[in-house]
Amino acid sequence: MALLRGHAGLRRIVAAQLHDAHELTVNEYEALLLLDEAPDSRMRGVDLAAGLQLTPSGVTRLLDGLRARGFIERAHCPQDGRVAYAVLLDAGRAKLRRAACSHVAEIKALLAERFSDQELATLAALLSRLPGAGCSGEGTGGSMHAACPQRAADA
Amino acid sequence: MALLRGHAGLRRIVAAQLHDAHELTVNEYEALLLLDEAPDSRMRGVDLAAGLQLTPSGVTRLLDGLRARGFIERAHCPQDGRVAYAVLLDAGRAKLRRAACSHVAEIKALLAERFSDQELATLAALLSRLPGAGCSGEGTGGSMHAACPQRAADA
DNA sequence: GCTATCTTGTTGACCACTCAATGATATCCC
DNA sequence: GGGATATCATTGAGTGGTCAACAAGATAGC
Repeated sequence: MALLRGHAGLRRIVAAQLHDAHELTVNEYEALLLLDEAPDSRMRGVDLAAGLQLTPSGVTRLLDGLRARGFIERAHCPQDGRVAYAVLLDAGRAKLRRAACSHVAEIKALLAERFSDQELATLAALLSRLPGAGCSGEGTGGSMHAACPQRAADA
Repeated sequence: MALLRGHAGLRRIVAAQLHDAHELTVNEYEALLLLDEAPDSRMRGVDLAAGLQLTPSGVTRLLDGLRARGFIERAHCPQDGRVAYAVLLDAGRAKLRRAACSHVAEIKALLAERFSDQELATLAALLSRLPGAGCSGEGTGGSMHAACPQRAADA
């Protein structure tokens, strides 16, 4: 029951740290992460929306911001005129590398001061059963978000 | 790690249900809940802010909305001209009763379909260690948010 | 080939919240 | 008493997201 409230505080702290230190939203950070893991460092907006649990319009605005700051660029798909790829640029990758370092450290510190390793494992196992908990760790490889190699709906 | 993402989905679902069925925000719901549990059904804005993990301005706006709909009223504190109590009205209490029913059922259903009772207990025990996880269940009584009997800082 | 339907992305209006600044009142200390 | 400081609430501006409506392209049925 106190799940909602408890987590809100954690998210707030992490968001504040990420924002102050790197001028990034949590969703912006995770978007960069998803793009970095995706083949060709590019994803369709709709897949990004699924991965981030965001509405399409939310993705549009998020990508607007990332593009304005030079972290990504937009690319049209030659086979499908509707899709607009988001492509991770070098600047974006560099930003991600820098942010990931302190971001991961911050979270680890926050959790380590409250839980033992075993408790953390238990927690992770349980929480991964929640809806939309695609394991977005730091080095997975992106196994489940249909990362659009070249027009996935072509067959 | 996937903690953040996993929880976001849950919160979204609950928020949507609460909004569609009762025209209430999660924070509005919890504000009514806190007021209902508080002595005299009234709280100071600052205590509400602490309980809801919200900024003072957020509380002001939230209370504006609740007052406009007749769920609460504002009352001045005779001993301290700065504080503006939020007082739960009958309409607000009725709203809370109605919403609590389906809200609690919804959450229970969501969790029950994914976790066993024991897992839930484990989860709750762990998560209650997170910052700001004051156990805001359904019948606690409000033990820790300094519910302002009559001007708490008077002594 | 043409129309109907589905997908993808964008836009406008809005919402809940934040931060920074402000006003008003209380408290402390001399 | 009177000034410095702290506390409580509100306001204005800005942000990150939603929903509803829409435009444009892809697909399917016939």
